[in-house]
Amino acid sequence: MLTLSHHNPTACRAISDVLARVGDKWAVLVVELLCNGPLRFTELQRSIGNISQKMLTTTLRGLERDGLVTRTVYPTIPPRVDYELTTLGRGLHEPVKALSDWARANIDRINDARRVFDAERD
Amino acid sequence: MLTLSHHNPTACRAISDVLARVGDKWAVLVVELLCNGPLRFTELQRSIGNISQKMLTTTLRGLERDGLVTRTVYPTIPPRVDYELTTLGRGLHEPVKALSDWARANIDRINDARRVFDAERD
DNA sequence: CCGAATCCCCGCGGATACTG
DNA sequence: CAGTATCCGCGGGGATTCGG
Repeated sequence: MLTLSHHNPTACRAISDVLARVGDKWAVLVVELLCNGPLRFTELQRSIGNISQKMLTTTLRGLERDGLVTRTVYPTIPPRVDYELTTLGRGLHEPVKALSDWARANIDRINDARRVFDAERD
Repeated sequence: MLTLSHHNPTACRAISDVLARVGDKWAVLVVELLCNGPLRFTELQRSIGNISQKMLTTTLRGLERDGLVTRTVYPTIPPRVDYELTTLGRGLHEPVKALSDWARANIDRINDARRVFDAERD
């Protein structure tokens, strides 16, 4: 079994985990949104637009579990819950931005390649 | 609907596509392997270890479609097919490496956070 | 307002068998 | 060797309902 870090199995699985998280569309959107400061559940949901409550909850739990996001409950009525990026979460944003910058810079080439490929495939 | 690039819907979807590709475990492994030069189908399959033919084919087709990998068929008997990273593919490797470097550097913190979270959750 | 719980569907991905 | 074709199980994720 090949590994990402010079054949270290444990590190490999760990890195795959992080990459999978970045590959998760919703998780990236949430991190991006929280960059400008904390938001509450409903604000996140409205901002994203078409995410189900279930998926937003699942995404936030995952980010919280990995120590990327903090969850703060205010025992008011009605209840209020704020989500905020941790230092770790803000650190993750940097390489993610590098990747999305690369995507923006090369998306035309990728789309061209797709058109050519699809055209040749009759 | 929120978008990643200052509310440009088209670019947003495109970036999500690229992130999804990076989130694809097999795709990243293949790109990593092809960094050292071209490989044929069976070499890739043996190197990765436990990937099915179906998934390797699907992964390679996807990478080829996006212009990240070239597919070269030698009409010999038995047939031989080489896969090689394009310039675009090699370019992708750089931000991906930045991300995996971040993962390696912070995996301990993430694992600690997970243990704490799982412990508190009885 | 912020979820947890339940039902349900569809597509990913493995296993297997067959071609050029 | 390098695929394609087919069947199939399981889990991701939407819709809906209920609780604190």
